[in-house]
Amino acid sequence: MAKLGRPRAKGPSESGRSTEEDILLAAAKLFTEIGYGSTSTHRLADEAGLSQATMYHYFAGKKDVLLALLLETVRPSVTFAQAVVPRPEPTAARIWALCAYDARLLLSGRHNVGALYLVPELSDDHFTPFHAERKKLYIAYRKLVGEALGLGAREAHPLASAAFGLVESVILRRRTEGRLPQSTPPLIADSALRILGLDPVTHSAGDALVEEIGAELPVD
Amino acid sequence: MAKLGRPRAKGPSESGRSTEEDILLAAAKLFTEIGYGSTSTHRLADEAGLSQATMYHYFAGKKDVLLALLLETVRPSVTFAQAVVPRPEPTAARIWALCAYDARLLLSGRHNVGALYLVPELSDDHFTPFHAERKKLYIAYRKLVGEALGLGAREAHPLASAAFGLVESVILRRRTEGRLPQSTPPLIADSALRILGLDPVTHSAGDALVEEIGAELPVD
DNA sequence: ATTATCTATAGATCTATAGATAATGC
DNA sequence: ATTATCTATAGATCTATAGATAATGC
Repeated sequence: MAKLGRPRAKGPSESGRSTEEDILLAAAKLFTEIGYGSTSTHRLADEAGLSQATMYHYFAGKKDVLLALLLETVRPSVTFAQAVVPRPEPTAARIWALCAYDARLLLSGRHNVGALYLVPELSDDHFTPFHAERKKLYIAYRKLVGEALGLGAREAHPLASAAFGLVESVILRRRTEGRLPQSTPPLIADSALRILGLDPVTHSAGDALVEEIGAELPVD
Repeated sequence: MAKLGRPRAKGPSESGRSTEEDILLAAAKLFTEIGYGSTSTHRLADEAGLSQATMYHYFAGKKDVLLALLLETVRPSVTFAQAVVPRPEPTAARIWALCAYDARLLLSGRHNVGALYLVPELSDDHFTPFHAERKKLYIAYRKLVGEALGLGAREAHPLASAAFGLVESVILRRRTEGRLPQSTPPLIADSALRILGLDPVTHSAGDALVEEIGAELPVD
């Protein structure tokens, strides 16, 4: 299974990942650590183990790398959210599971990729596919909150938005506090229910639901 | 009261602000709209109505501009926080006031300057003065939460941190949702009390406290 | 022949400094 | 004389493309 094409000058990728994945991983590191705008294509390619020009074989530019990274980052949340909405469990349990899952996801991984949601360059039209995905996620929150409180989408909005914000606040906290304890996701999920005025869900029941839905999801 | 020094090529600042303030306002706009790393010193000076070189008369570089902007942004919160901690009102009311004040501040102003807290470049040692200020703010939250729950700093931490995160989540929300309604700060303050398991405070009482402390603060 | 990579580079910035200049102040 | 600004520019990037090259596949 030797590789096609001219070999890399710096030696082959030892990671076993594809070149595209090498680039995305390098982007996750550099965009979060030194900033999107401050990362040059040269530095990015270098981190991925390639020459600068090679990057253009895979992506039309830095913007495309960021878009691909964002879509990859948000996809698991959207998949989980769309799986949890139609489940038969009590609404509070489903909200708990969604919040805990999302918080855990945002706290996982070597790099704080959620922080890229704040990159100002995302206002560019180029990133509408990402915003569309993220909106699907938010809509799931709003649906569940509306269901729990017996409200329509419009009325549910302020509280759904507060709960969604609470979950995503782990992005800010990870940035300033560094590694957060493993107890954070369930605490965030508990807090979300409190904000909504819902009765608590036991952690064992909530975790069981997270695991059950997680197990059903396609791995990729 | 004519001005000292060579006149600006693009005509005098009509804002009545000092040149330093013109630069900081331009920085608030550009750093939040096109990104810190993507803003060149040329573009920054241009937005402020100056030639690029003139900026170096006031700041040693872009980093210093960002630091000054961050310090200016966080100062009112710290001042309010340190004023609210020793007040005689019930702890829940003081927590409510602090949360509502901070949320309102983060939602005020033309530019979402709170978003700059996420700029990756802040890891640089150059920004320790800012982190020190922000820590004072966090310590006030922790103090009040500890007081309310009868806990020491260590035990209070997870919930204090969650409440602090909830307040700052308006930064993310302003970024994705745009202008948030005026009802957001009191709703955030109510939610913070719920997370902490404290009894609610009436908005009129909470607002009165915010106003009272606000009135005592130095204007600057 | 196809592919993934490379090297080289043109042209466009971008930063930071040197030194000139157009005001006011004394 | 002092000040705030300017113009000009050296040297360092940085982006995107052109074209060469070192593999495998047929």
